[in-house]
Amino acid sequence: MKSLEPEEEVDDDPKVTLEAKDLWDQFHKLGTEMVITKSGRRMFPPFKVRINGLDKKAKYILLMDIVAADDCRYKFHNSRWMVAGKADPEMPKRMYIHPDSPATGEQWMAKPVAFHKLKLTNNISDKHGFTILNSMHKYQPRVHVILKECGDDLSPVRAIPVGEGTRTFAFPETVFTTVTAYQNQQITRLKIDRNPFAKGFRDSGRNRMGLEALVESYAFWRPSLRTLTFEDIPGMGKQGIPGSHGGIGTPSHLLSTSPCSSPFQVCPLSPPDYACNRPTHPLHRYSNPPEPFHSPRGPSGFEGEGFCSLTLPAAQLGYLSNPAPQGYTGLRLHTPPYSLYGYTFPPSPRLAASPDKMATASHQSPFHGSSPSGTLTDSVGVLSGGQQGFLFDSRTLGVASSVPGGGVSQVTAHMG
Amino acid sequence: MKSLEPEEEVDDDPKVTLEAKDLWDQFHKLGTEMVITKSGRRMFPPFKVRINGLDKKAKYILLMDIVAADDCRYKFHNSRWMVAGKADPEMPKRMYIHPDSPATGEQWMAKPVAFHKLKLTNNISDKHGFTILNSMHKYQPRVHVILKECGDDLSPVRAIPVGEGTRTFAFPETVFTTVTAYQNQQITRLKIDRNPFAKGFRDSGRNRMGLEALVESYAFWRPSLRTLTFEDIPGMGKQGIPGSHGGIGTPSHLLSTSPCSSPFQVCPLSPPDYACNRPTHPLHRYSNPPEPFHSPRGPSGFEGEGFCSLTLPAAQLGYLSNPAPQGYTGLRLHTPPYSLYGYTFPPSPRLAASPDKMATASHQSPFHGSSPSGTLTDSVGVLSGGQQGFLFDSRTLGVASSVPGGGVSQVTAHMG
DNA sequence: TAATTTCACACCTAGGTGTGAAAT
DNA sequence: TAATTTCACACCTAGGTGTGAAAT
Repeated sequence: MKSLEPEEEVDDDPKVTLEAKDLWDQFHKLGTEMVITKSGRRMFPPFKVRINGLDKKAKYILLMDIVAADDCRYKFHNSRWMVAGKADPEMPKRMYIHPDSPATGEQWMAKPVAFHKLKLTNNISDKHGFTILNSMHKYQPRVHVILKECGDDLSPVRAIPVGEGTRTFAFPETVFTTVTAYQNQQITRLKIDRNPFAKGFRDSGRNRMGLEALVESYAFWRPSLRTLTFEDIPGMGKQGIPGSHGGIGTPSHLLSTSPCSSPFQVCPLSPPDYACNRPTHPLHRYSNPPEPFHSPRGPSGFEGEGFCSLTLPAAQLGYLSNPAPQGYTGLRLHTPPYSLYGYTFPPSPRLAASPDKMATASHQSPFHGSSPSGTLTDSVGVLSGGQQGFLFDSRTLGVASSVPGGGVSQVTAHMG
Repeated sequence: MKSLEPEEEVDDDPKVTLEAKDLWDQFHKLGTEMVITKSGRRMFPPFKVRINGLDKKAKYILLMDIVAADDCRYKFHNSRWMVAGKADPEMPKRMYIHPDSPATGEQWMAKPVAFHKLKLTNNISDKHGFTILNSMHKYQPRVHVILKECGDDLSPVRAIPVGEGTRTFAFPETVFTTVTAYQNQQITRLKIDRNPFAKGFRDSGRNRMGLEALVESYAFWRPSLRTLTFEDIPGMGKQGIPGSHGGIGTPSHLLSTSPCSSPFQVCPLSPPDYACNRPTHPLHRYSNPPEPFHSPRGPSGFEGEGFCSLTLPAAQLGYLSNPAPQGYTGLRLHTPPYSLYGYTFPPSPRLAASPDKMATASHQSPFHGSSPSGTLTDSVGVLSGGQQGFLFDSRTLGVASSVPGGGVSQVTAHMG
């Protein structure tokens, strides 16, 4: 009885690893920036994961979303990212469901799963289904592996169950700051060097580095007298400055000394009360492995204020030294419920200062127009394989075909 | 009781119309050719349909397949398509499922449904999921609208029911002959003129037409002494030659006088026993409208021989004069059961003459390698909308997110 | 042989890059 | 003002065309 509880998935223990981790690390060391545009922009590097440990025969849905990494707004000043205030109101959250969903564990495990078609935008009235983000904010991409038990008590109109059967993975090296134009020239250089679509901007000489870029490169050697921006953060109380490790691979020059922690920080694998974190509730309960450490809830007086916090469970802090890229991130979230496509939301103060944007946002009622994909709440569907949608055996589909020899073959069902 | 039988779908009466019918007609008049290549080739014009009459709330799967239009092999000789013998063995049949499947009727009806990503190939060991066809054969594209009643007695491992809930549509003006290189120069010209990807071959002068093409254009004026190729067809008995109408738009110069009927033929909208057809069994029972005429079964002695036959119900014969493009085609089929991706099949005589092809075919066991999409027999899935996979409200998905204010919002279900 | 198929190719469409001036 | 955002643009990748010589 005990070992046969319905929640137990014997052959279902997903492991997710990040592809191109080396490249992500290169960006991460510099402080990854992602351009967001009105018309939508892909991420670079592309977010791609490899999955193992799935039940071959079970069906899974793979989702990606991008959540705020903290509660801050940033600016790039004096070759450094600094906190520029409290975060703007959250954009309506959108989940990007991998177009192959749902598929069997075997199918997901066969090759790396790419989410490269996800596009980022700052257009609050986007109608393409792109992921809407605030510029100059820090975000964490995540991937969700959701077991789809169709035919159980899951009806087409019921939600997919939470908890067991839903696993979430986040890789700290994929955290990025949104920009409308690159701030750090080293990021620009790395993007140009590694993104095939930017090949046109590559120097053939390749060694060119202007004085400015050189200065920026070594900016972290210059002792900065004032690196705190507490003044910019209403209600911000002083906190301890995280220790600087300065080891190889540690982007110490990018360490903001504000209480906003960042994935760039490498905290020692020691007690959970290290300085860079404020206690927070983990977003997900992880069925496996067990949550590495549990953060108690912080003082309620801080809630809703301009604090930035990020919980980094010990399990994921070894990514710089440990090649195992699997991360279990508990992020402090401040997201309203994810919205339907076109969900309305209160305008941010920044938008209020931009009459044009406001006009655009209010004119376009999100529930007008033809957005046929906006109301799908069920998730029964079909794997689209490659360029073709998918192949079906007509015996499975039950599409009848007659045979030249005579008889009409109408096989209504077949299963091995 | 009578009017509430479970088979009756009160709000479910699909009407499917062909997009760009004018363009299809232009090609059809000349005798549409489609290039097939090893690496896969799209169709032009693109196969695109508009759908009406679906139950807004019900879920449907849209499929496309391409079936042999007759039992003949063709050759293009003296500016005419002629029967060159009995058809080669059928290629393994593949269904192209529209990548948005399944989706609600509302979603399918919102905009034309394009199948442009379907690719044609003559590569019998194709691993991309392309549709494999024999060159120099005549084919009919079809679209299937399949009602997906998930949550009913349909379990994830059961086949989709045949009959009520499955509707098939075929447009005779989309029939085409496969080629590896265009035969009719007028077809080449029309492709170049209308396909944006062939713009590089357009004459700016636009009026250039060589003597050869001119001759070909008017080839049908030349009385041909011998247009029959009965000798090429084993066991072929003489049949009546269909009356030539010679009206505008009637491609009389392409009318093969062989018993192989062709959609090019325009038969008078009169009795069902017009000359160009041999009786055949219709492939599908159409729930609506009722099958316009029922063909009795032909003499069994003819079955399996090299005859070409095509049933064209009266309802679809008006397409040249009647703008209503909806066709209900009953095709005589001679297809083995549709195969799984990579299904093995006996080599054709033509292949046997090509050692290379045989080697390729036999080396690559279709069930080896990573073809994760090859074993999907269930069809629960997700609509992929636009460039993004799809948007989900996390409340629907049940992916938990915590809120900055404090509480964890875990809405497990919501339906309007 | 004559018909058919293959292949590298030039020339397109479609769309993903950062640029740098202009607008906000 | 100074910071940020927008836009047309050149320059790429990716891939869909028919061509015409070569191979089959």
